[in-house]
Amino acid sequence: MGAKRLAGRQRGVTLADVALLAQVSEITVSRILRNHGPIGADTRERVMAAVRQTGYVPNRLAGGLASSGSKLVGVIVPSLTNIVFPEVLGGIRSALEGTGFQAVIAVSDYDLATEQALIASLLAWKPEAMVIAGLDHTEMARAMLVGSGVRIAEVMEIDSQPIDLAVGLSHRQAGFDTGQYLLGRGYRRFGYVGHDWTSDHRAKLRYDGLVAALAEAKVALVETCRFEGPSSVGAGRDMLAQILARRHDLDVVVFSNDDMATGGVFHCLGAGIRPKQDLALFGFNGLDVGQALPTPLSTVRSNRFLIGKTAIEKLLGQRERPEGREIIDTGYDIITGATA
Amino acid sequence: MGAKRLAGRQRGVTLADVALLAQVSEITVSRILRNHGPIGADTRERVMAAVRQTGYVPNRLAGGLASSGSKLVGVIVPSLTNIVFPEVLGGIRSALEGTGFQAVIAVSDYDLATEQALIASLLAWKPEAMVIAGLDHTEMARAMLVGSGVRIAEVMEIDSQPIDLAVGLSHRQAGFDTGQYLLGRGYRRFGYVGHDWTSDHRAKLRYDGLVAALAEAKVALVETCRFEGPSSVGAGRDMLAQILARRHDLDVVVFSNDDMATGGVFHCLGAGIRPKQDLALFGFNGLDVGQALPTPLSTVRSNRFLIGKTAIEKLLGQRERPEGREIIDTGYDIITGATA
DNA sequence: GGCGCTTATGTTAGCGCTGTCATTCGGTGG
DNA sequence: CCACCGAATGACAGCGCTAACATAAGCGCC
Repeated sequence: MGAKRLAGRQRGVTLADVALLAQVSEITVSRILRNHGPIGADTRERVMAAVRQTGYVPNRLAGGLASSGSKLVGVIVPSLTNIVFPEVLGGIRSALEGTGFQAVIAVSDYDLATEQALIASLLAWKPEAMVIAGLDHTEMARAMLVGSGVRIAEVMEIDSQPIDLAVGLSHRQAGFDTGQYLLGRGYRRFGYVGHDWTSDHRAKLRYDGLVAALAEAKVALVETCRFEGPSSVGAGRDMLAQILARRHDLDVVVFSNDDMATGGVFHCLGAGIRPKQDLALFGFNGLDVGQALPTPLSTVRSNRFLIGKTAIEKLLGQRERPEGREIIDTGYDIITGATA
Repeated sequence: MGAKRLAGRQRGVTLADVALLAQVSEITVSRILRNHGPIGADTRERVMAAVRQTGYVPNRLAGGLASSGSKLVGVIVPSLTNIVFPEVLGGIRSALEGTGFQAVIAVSDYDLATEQALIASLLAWKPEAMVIAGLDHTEMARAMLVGSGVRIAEVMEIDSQPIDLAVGLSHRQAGFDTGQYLLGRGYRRFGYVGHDWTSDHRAKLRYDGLVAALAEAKVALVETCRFEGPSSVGAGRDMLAQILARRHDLDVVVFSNDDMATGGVFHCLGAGIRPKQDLALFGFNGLDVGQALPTPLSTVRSNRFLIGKTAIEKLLGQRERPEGREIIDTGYDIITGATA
């Protein structure tokens, strides 16, 4: 009949309340809620009714403590406003779907000290695995990760040795291939427009690879321009204007990523410079914006979704940390586009 | 001297281990780690040394259970790839900084059933507050939220009644003001390009407001075109092409948001249509991309960061759920731009 | 010199679950 | 007819921590 309104005041419904109402023991309720062990059909019915009636919500803190397993996966990314990381998270979510695991996302703001603090904070929740963007950590952070014993995937790059598992692509190689591609297309007077790489050191790796490719062909980078801040469309636009003011003879400009390159295209459109014909532009990432441009961006597609998905699949596939390290190359493709 | 390597094998270091090593009771260690209560300087020293030596990481599951307070704030957003939500999260993180609270982010994919499941899942972690995008939930979801007793902020929109606290802007009003603004500029032949609003019903509210403003001036929406899917730059570009193929006499097109509108600008640039002179374009959100365009987008700036920040500040300002509901309008500004 | 007060530390009981090891009960086969 | 089995359920201890209430010691003060 009428639900009792005053019941369950303040301190919530517990397993004991449900058990009492359903006339079974707590453990039976617990088993039913977790589909664990054999349960009589009528008992299950009765218990589920009691759960519904009381509006019982399990307490995962208690559950996790009792079973020493939280069903949590810690994830640390440097940013969420750089769209590549939400895309990695998309892959993670997709792989986590239906496993009963839940991701806990933390953002380090491209700061290793913050990252270290977040690692400590996340480990305190006893996650069953961790996914971290990048291979670069403080010594303390690395020690905590190693000491935790949980499986660790370091994602996005594979240019140095991971703690346990690395999933991503070689940014140095991508930069190198960019150089070779552009050289192959006949470009010789290279400019580079980048952003702050003390924080985004993968951008630096790509730059290094690019320079190495050019060096092999005895071609020098004519001019370089870096924005002291995070990458953005606006910064790319301004920096291209700046580099072009300094040098009029460039035939190609390589950008640190697609955001910057999109800004570059905007500058060209505003200044009456025809992409490719007058000046070639090249990005990195293969973002949707760049491909929707009137002149689709020539760029390198990194497989962000796949990176996240693969990392989780591998991690959950083997729960014990293995002896050796593993490195998975998710590769990349050069997109020819219309700007180079 | 040498640290014992074999110690602490498998099941981690606990408070008891640290206490033993530091020759104090567990509670003393606990107090020191939480800066709680008076502690002698030498004791603190000794304990901290023991913590360092053992590499102790507190178990928050146990801590939370014992103190029935997790220091967690649950956050549910429909998407992370739509940049506005990461921006809200930025505000949330900023307000959470230094409070000891941590946000747990979950993504509903614009699906109310998923949202309901996430609410159940997050409540199981006994968060001390919840932030949810939107006012629209399943009945069950609403019941769980109400029943939980925790403070709830529903963010982004304030067009209907919240459970506890709403922080955002009136999308209907924003749409209305958009209409009035454009009418004031002399536009009379309106087109609308949108995306799937069964999922994004705030876009629908803005549309309704727009239509209402036009109706007041006895102006009709000449043509409408909606993409059956999430908003994106590419979709905006294609849809504008499509609507222009159907009608050649439009003098302004209103887009469901800046992503779509940016795509619209791209189409214009590719098709030789001069924004504003030949066709006015109007967006919503005030994203950076739109403002970096050769012709900065005319749009409405919603204050996403402020929304997140304000929600958390209010929530943590008063931990008990108050009697009445509160609605905070973070407002918006019309950005004149160069496209309308 | 005993009262109250502050500072520093300890003891005791759980928080709400789940792992482990019973226990009960109706078949089953030798 | 009884040892034996599997299916269904329960009793109990304890996960690792912290709130709440002691306890102990030092200090000023009338």
